Amino acid sequence: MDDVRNNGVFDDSANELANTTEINDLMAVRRGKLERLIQAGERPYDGKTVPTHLARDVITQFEALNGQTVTLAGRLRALRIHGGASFADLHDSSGRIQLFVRRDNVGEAVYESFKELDLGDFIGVRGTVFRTKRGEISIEVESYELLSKSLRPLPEKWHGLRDIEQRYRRRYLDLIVNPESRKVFILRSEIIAYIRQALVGMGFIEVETPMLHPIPGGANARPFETYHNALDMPLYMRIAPELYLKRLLVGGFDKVFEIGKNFRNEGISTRHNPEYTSLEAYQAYADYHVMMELTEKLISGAAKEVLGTAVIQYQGREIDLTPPWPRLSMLEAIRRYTGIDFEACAGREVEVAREAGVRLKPGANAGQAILETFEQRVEEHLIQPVFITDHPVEVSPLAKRRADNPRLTERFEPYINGWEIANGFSELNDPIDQRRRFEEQVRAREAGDDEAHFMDEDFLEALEYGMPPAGGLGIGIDRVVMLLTNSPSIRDVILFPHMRPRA
RNA sequence: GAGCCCGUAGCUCAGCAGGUAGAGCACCGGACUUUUAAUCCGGGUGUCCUGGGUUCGAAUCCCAGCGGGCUCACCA
Repeated sequence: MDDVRNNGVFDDSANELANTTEINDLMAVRRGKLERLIQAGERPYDGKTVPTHLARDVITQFEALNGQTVTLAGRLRALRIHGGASFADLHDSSGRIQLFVRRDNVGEAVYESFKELDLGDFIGVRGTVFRTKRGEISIEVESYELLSKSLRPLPEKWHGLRDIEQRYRRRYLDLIVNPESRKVFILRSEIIAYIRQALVGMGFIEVETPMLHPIPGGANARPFETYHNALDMPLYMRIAPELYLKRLLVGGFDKVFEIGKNFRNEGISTRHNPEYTSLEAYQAYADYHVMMELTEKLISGAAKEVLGTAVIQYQGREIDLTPPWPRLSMLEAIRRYTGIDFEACAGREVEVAREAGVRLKPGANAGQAILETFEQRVEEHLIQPVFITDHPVEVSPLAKRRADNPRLTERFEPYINGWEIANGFSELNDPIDQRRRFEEQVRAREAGDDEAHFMDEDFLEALEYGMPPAGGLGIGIDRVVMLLTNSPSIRDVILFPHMRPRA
């Protein structure tokens, strides 16, 4: 395989690219260098250097390494060529280190070839750690090896890659030249790692449930449809893992969680991507109060873990994530921000909402009127963390009813910066009531609500075997990452956000 | 899906009262043996997003399309 690859594919691929890609002068120069290297017997993609140190090691352990021989590998990002002694910047995953190459040390031939390198080439270098006259810790190169020839010029080092479209489409370039973008994804990784470790530390087990669902469930959303050929049946990309995780409660796992993608066939915006990452966690013998505590603990804990503080800055706004977060019922929140008292006008909710100018779908019920009023009039005010609780039962088909008011549920949604960050409730474990709720959803669907839930007999059957009382929680991980990384768009925290294909 | 804005060199951006397309970095040639956005001398490398239209003449004005951003709608 390797032999086949090395015996002439360079020519083929060069021809291919020449035929299929527009080659500008800058690329032609690099291709010319590549050709000359190959003619000279070099193998520009076969370097074998294995680094002994990272750039950061050399800086942080300078006292110990001074005068020692080290081997590093990375991408060449700057070249300052002088007469007989040149400098270069080598970047690896840990950072930058300066190289110093002197003709008298490496010899005429090596020196000349070094000067022929292009910015973007991957090289391995062996040399001695020292400090320059100007005080910069550097590597005095004894030998170097080309590891991978770069055929395209990188974006400019000083301004980076500003074009938002290019940053998303060619994320690798964004990561190379924009350190702040790189930082966002490192933080994202740390946030998710923290959440995972925290849950495991609390005795949760991590599980994986299907992404392909015969019946999409667990949320109000339009699914992506697909098809399984061998089974000859339609399948849906999951809109939520909820119903499978609850089957695991039935199965005797008391604390489970899943971190993974959900897919929703809906609009794209600065806060919505068709596929996004959620955490869902379920705990038996717990209720929504317990899950609220878990929520504020995980989010504030993540902030403290990765930022060192629970007080964050988001787009010029200070947000204090320190628990406990206030609890505020949805009806009370509406009363506070709009003056509308739905409890005082029970039975006339739809009418009252419409009179207040709230946009409602035709055929909306009381619960939808209340929810719409909240979303259209209250949400935007909820900047500091707050748990909105006690949602109407009509819009919470999987949540347990309040014992003291069966029209409301033991549900919560934390809001931060006006965004719904999570959603949780005491899980409905009464199979009779669950069946009624599904039937209600089916009626809504038949009446034209294409986001209403489907009847899920398989899930009901599981509930009929008995599901322990449990609290459930879903957190929109991307939005948490946006908040903690001060990112204005969800696309800034997703490595490859969805884009239309290039024309 | 609607409204507003954007699309010029590899990158970052000027140019838009219509008159031969510019700068910085990058790149190419030369000088330079401790520079660091190295410096100095010389060189502009382009499908001005695409397609029509107006005009003697369009990067510039008009129309349509494509792609992107923001706001709104739906949603998390």
